[in-house]
Amino acid sequence: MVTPTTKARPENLEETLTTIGRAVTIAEVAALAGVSVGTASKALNGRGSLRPETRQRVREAADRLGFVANAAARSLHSGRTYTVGMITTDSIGRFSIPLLIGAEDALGAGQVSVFLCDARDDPIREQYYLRTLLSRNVDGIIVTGRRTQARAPIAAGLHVPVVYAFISSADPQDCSVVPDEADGARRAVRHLLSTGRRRIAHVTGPEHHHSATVRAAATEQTLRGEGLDLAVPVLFGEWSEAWGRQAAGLLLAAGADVDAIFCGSDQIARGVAEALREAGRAIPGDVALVGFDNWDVMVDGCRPALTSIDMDLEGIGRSAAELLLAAINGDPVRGKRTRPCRLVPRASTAR
Amino acid sequence: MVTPTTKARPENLEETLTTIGRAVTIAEVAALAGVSVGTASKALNGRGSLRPETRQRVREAADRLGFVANAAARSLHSGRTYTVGMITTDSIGRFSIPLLIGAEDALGAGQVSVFLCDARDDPIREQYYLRTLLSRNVDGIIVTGRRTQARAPIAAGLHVPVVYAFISSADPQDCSVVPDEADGARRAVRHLLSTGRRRIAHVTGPEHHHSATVRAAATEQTLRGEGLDLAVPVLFGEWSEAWGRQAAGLLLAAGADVDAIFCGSDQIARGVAEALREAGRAIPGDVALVGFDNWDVMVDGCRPALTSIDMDLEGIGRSAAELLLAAINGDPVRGKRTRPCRLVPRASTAR
DNA sequence: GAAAACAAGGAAAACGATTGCCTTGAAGTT
DNA sequence: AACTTCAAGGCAATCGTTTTCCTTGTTTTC
Repeated sequence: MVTPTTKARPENLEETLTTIGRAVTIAEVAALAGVSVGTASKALNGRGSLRPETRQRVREAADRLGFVANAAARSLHSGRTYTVGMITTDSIGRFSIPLLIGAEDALGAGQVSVFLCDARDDPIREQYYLRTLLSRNVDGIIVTGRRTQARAPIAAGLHVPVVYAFISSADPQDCSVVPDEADGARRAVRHLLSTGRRRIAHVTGPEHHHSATVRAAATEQTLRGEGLDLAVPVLFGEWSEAWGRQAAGLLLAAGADVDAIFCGSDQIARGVAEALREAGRAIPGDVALVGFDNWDVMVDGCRPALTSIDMDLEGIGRSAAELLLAAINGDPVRGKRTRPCRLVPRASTAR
Repeated sequence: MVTPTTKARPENLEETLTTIGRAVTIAEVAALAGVSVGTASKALNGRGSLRPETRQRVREAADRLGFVANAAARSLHSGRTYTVGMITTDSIGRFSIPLLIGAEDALGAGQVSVFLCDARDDPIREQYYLRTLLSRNVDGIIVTGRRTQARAPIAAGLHVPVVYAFISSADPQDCSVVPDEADGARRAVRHLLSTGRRRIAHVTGPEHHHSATVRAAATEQTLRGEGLDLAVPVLFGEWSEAWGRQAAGLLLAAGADVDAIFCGSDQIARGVAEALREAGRAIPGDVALVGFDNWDVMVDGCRPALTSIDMDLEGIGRSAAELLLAAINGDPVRGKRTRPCRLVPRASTAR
């Protein structure tokens, strides 16, 4: 003969104290406090007109039971989920993380959680995730990723606010937050000029990549603004160390008279640095070097430590999240916002 | 005189076709198909007994309206949210990303979405996120991050399944999935031995770091199994290129007779490679080199390309997600699981 | 030809929290 | 004493979906 088992929901409410995470409902809190469900809700949300001691009694009951309101039930009623989706179009890479951290920062403070989706550069996956996010009734969506060009809008006629971060939407009516890459290039060039360099070369990524062309154009324009020209035409290649080494080799072989090289990425710069070292050129003595991205492992691993341009990805993520929150609250902002870059001087451009 | 405005929910259901994302309810689908709400639900979920053409009619109506079931309502009823949380205890770094991708992979196929939370090594933030996840009724939680030692369990008595990935829980009853780092070290050593090396050095990270000591111990043990010993005692330092360069300098200065160096990380290996090159030592001619992590930018940037140990982080993430799904479905697995590493041979150990 | 069996689909009760409306009793007003 | 006023808190509708139990007809069976 077994003793009769108790119900799943213990009569003795104290029992729930020992089980964290078991969904405690507001009905149990109300029962413990000796009030109705509605009253308990009002007490916990500071609404309605209740006696202070009643409010307090409910609060205590909630605390003792470890009550946390069921988000699904709440959102069913309010229509809001306090949830946003973040879709990275290309794989989650080095660029997405700071963006994510920045966004999480801005959203987390407002109690909004983030669904992360990695579309891996696959339009099918992207649409799949979009539907998933919509079915979860996210309050908003942040689209990010790296591309050679502005990307097509993720969908037309969405009734959920969307903000593009780092990458921009091809539709100028969409809200995008991107780094001002021309500004970054200008800062690099001005910095080199201010340290007395005049014969500057520019080694960068592929010509079909938007970032490469924008940075190159701004570089040339800034120099022309000072009555100067690039020491040699822009060297377009890839975003790799190998290309940096190769490009440096080309410059050396051509006997180019250069006292500074501005590179389109830290990886390229690091390749250039190695090749120059091995050719016996001193950095920054003979040639000053500036990179782009301010990627810690690259700028620190480089010898000497690499001066670089920081796009403040975290700031972009934060900014995008703030704009998204504004849109959710009925204050949509349209158009592309650019954010300035920052120069981080290190030994590679010391006087 | 204005014409009377139509209601927000158009009488003419076709209108909704033009507005994606506006929450279409199953009631609207049912109305368009000319059935009751319950019937519509059964039709879409393949339950109940319905005439095939009715089922079809409902499906078409749902398609035309772009109906996607409200996840909150569904989860309210089922008690499941098809959602899991992923908490990275240290910042989202290089290690978390492949883990995340792997986990997302295993979960996404099962239609489960991931809430990503970055606790930034702050216990307060961690508990805050834990509460948030619980209030959202996640079906499970993956805890990840890098630490010098096994970490304390995130909470006791949780009724939500938890799986630790990459990092392990100090409680042996918890479910953890970690790389078999000793296996990785063994593979590295055996590979070096198989290419004829006998005088092997080991340069690695800080001695208080669990990974460093485990790898070092396995290295020595494997050598002893072959009747050999390390050419010089383990060199403990930091996980940086600078330390790699410094350690190589020490070895060279001491005139150590070494024909292979196994490094505790790719960054260390790269530093070692640079220092050896500059000292005129050929890789792999004079000294063979093996790294650890198989981090693309490091192994590719290194000259020559670096042989390395891959911990298969994506596989660990996938594995953790699968174990979590199993636990959610009532099949919990306890204890620590280790997963083998993989050697990726490249030029730095070519014969 | 009447009863039973069955297929098809409708009605309504969940799920948990919020909120507008209503009831109750006590205090204040004339 | 009878009325109004107000504080305090209960009741029930609501959100959108699923699911259980009914109610219909229709078909089979003896």
